[in-house]
Amino acid sequence: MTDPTSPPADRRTRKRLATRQAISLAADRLFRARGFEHVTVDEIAEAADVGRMTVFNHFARKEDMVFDRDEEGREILRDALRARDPGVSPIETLRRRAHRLVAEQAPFVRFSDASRAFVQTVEDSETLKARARAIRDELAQVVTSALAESVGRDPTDPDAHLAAGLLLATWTVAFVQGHLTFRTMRNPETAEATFLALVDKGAKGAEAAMAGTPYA
Amino acid sequence: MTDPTSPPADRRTRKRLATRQAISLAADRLFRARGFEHVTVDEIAEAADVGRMTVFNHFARKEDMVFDRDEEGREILRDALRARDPGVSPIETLRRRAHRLVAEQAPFVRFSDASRAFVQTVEDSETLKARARAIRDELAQVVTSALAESVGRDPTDPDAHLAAGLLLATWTVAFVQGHLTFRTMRNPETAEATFLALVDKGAKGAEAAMAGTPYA
DNA sequence: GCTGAATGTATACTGGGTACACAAACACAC
DNA sequence: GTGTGTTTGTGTACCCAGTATACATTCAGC
Repeated sequence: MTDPTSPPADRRTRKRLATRQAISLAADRLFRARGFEHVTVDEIAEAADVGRMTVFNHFARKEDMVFDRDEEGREILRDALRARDPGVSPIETLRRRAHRLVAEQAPFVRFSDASRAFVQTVEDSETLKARARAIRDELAQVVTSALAESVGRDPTDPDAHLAAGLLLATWTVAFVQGHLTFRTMRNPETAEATFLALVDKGAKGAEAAMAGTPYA
Repeated sequence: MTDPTSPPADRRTRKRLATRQAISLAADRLFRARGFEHVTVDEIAEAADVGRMTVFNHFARKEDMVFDRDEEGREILRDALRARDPGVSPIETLRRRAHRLVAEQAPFVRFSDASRAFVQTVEDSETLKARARAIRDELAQVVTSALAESVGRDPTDPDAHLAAGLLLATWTVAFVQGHLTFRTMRNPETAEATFLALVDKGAKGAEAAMAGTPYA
């Protein structure tokens, strides 16, 4: 049995992933040390000991070296709604998943010094903030489709768009406020409490907004 | 009495505004004809008969030639909450203002062929969409501060952030869906109805989310 | 080994944005 | 009028992300 997380037997693929990781590690180290905006792609290539074009081979944009796990977030949201209990509303389903993610210490809702540094890196760069906003919009689109599908409506349903917009707004604010709380309190539990309290409030609002629709 | 909208007496200022408008007009014409991404700043400078640096003198970024009225939007939001009737909740106050803006045919919520073309230009450009998202975040910040101030809370109040996030999400979705409706129906009244219906739903949700706080 | 596809790389280019230095136009004083 | 300091316009030179392209290398599969 091969561990699915171990390098694949294929040598070409192994080398490819090694190169990618070398670039990612070099970039991370440089970004942390000097900040995203003050590192050039040439320097990353130099530090990773590859050619400049190789960097763009693995990461289409410089920002992708920071946000290289956004697909996981999309998958979490899709997965949460895929096999939903029909007795529980889609909005409530997502609220419970948020609680479960916190309980499971999932990477995206873990409040630690590492995540604090990550958030700080993003906060310090206009380019990274722009990318974060774009990812947020992509997530909203995913939630819109998943919501509509889970109740058998068309993915262009305006109510699905509104519900997804309200939920994404909620999670974004909860995420940011959770990290602000962690920064001042230095206490993961307090940060989680802030995060979940806001998620619950937002879910309550979304349920009320969607009253009379299948989403609530 | 000098009309405040007429050119100021100061010749220097008059010339400055004339140059700015020449650039803005030239840019608008080129963007509409070929799309934002397929026009270079050099071409705009050429068309406006000014130097390249002069363009950047008036518009810090290329996108600013498209979004040159974002300050008005901020002012509308600040103004709506500034002298609020204490008997009406801040969220309800903003909901009513949205209705009033539609009734007054305010530029930001008017559904016409011109606005349709504008929305299309933005939709076709990743750069412009990124700027639109950034402006949305700036508006959320304005609403956060205005909300907190209108109820005498600190501008860092997490509830204010959540309320503002919910409202901005609502208006964004309503704006987009309103324009989608206009594109298919070619009827401003139907588009306005879509817009206002979503604004009302979102407001209802925001009130529910903020139950027990001064914002609702 | 042969062959074709991935992968890595150098070179050259496009275009937005910045730094800086300088010239012209102008308001305001005298 | 004549200076004088400031605003505005402008050219030059630069930085850096991102693209196109052509070429070399490495590997998998036959």
